[in-house]
Amino acid sequence: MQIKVKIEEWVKKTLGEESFQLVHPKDLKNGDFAFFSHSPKMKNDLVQKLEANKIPEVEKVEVAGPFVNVYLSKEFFGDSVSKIIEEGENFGKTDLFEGEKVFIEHTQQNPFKEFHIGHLMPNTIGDSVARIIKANGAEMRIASYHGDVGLHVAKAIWGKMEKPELSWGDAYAHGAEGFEKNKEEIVEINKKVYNRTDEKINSLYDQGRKESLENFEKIYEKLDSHFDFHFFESETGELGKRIVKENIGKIFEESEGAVVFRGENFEPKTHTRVFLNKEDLPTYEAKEIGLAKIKKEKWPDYTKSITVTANEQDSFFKVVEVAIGEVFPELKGKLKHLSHGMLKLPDGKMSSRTGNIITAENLIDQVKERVLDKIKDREFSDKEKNQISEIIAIGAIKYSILRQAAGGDIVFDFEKSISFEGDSGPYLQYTYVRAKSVLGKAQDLTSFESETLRVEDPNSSPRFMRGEKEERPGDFEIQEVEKMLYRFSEIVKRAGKEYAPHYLVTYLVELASGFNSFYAREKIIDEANREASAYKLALTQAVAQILKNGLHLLGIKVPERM
RNA sequence: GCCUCCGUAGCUCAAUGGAUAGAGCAGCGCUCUUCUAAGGCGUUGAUAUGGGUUCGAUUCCUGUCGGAGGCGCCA
Repeated sequence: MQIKVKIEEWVKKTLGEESFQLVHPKDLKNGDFAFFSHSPKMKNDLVQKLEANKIPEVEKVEVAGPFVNVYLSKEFFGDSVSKIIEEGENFGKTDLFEGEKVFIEHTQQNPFKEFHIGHLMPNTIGDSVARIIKANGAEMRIASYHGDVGLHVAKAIWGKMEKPELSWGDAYAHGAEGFEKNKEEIVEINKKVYNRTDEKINSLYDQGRKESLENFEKIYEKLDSHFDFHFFESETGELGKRIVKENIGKIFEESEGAVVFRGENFEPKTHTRVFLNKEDLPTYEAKEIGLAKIKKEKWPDYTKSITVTANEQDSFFKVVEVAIGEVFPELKGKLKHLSHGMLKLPDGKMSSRTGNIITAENLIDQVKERVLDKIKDREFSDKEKNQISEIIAIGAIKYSILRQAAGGDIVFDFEKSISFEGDSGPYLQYTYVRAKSVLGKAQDLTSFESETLRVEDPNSSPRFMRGEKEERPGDFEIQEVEKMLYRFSEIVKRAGKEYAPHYLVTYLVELASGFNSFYAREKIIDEANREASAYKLALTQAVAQILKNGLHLLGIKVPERM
């Protein structure tokens, strides 16, 4: 059981208080947990009661102004360090979503277009949210939904027919550029893509679609992002259209030649949107209905379906969710739209239509070059250098996306956005590598073999070996780390509850920063004081473990050396 | 015009209605005969604005100003 839950139950049981909010005080000197008490007069009584019924994890309870502060015991910290080491990669997992079956859909990448850096946002965020939800006990299925039909496809095919030497991405840009002047021709191609009556177009289409999807696979592999299902608009369109038609008069209605959903007439109230256009073709809205149906077939008893898209689709999803709930009442309340901001270049929004793009591949390579330059004098093999620089480059990029709350836009400035120092991916990776390096050295020293990582006796901690009042340099840094470590699973829980990876990012930076201060202050391997070293090494191992676990939840790998 | 989201330090971002609003970058000053200096230490610096609710508001309500996105046949 999480210590937070335990403390909550203990306070409730002891005081019979139902409503109080347990928080971590910002300042370490105010203890590990605190709650606000309304009645100043009663506070001393409360403290007496709590003191009298202390659980072993609690050291003391104090009143400070309007707050009651709870201090955890040294045994608790020692135990939690042991627990982290013992549980290893399982440490931090929670049961928040136990029994839930969660569908998550992200990275709706369109074939025939480039995977550019704008697509890194839904991919990085979606992948991390999926990992976090899974760590909170849910069963997950990850899906991607591709727009493999539509005008953009026709534009790309037209571009390719005009200039066969172009790549598909460039062919699309060329087609988009030539659209106004060649509208009829491109619209004609679009129809043929649907009805498959033209041999040449069929073959170009099949080839382009296959090539695109294969390229996506490569980049997903590189990004360590994996999908259980791929859905396509070519399959959701007809299905959605059929379902909409079946419900005309009940849920949908005809209006001005089109079929619409009157969001104003349903709860919660939204607005009208078109589901089938005048030409009787399904719009994006109808396709979502078809997609909902396909998801149900693939995984009939899912309990939640999350769709990650850019925030420009917020109002679209508000309506579509209501419509889907009407069509499939069993899905009501199970749909969740998670929106993220846009990635913009300093000179405006990125668009594959205008060719104003930086591909993800290109960005990774550029960042990788910089990392390679930084490690060129290290004694690693070329192969190792290549692997390390890729891990660091991708870590830096993902970090820059995950560090802030998902809703906000990111103005992407190459120089400023990808950082290797301070609040950055490489900072966390570096801290991990450093910790591992110390642990590696400890193992090499035979004299430490038996003591290494033994923490059965938390009294071996240097901060507990001192006399009662005596201050010792380094105590503060050790406490700072100890007091952060056990909170990891609380953060995982909160990140899961709010679908917000950035809580994890903030936490990991604080932990790393605490560890780095400790590292600078304390000699971890100290042959003159082996007992204390054992505890400090254990602390180091716990930090490394949590950094690794936490970064994994962000979809960021850790190198063993850098 | 209507709807949604946003406004925190020079810049990029945090902050569960709670204690002295945290980081990083940039700036300034230190710190590698010691476990990786992609590090550490110190220092300067912020809640757009007027009301309201509350014991307590960056957070909730409301007015103003400023920004982004969306608003029937694109996705």
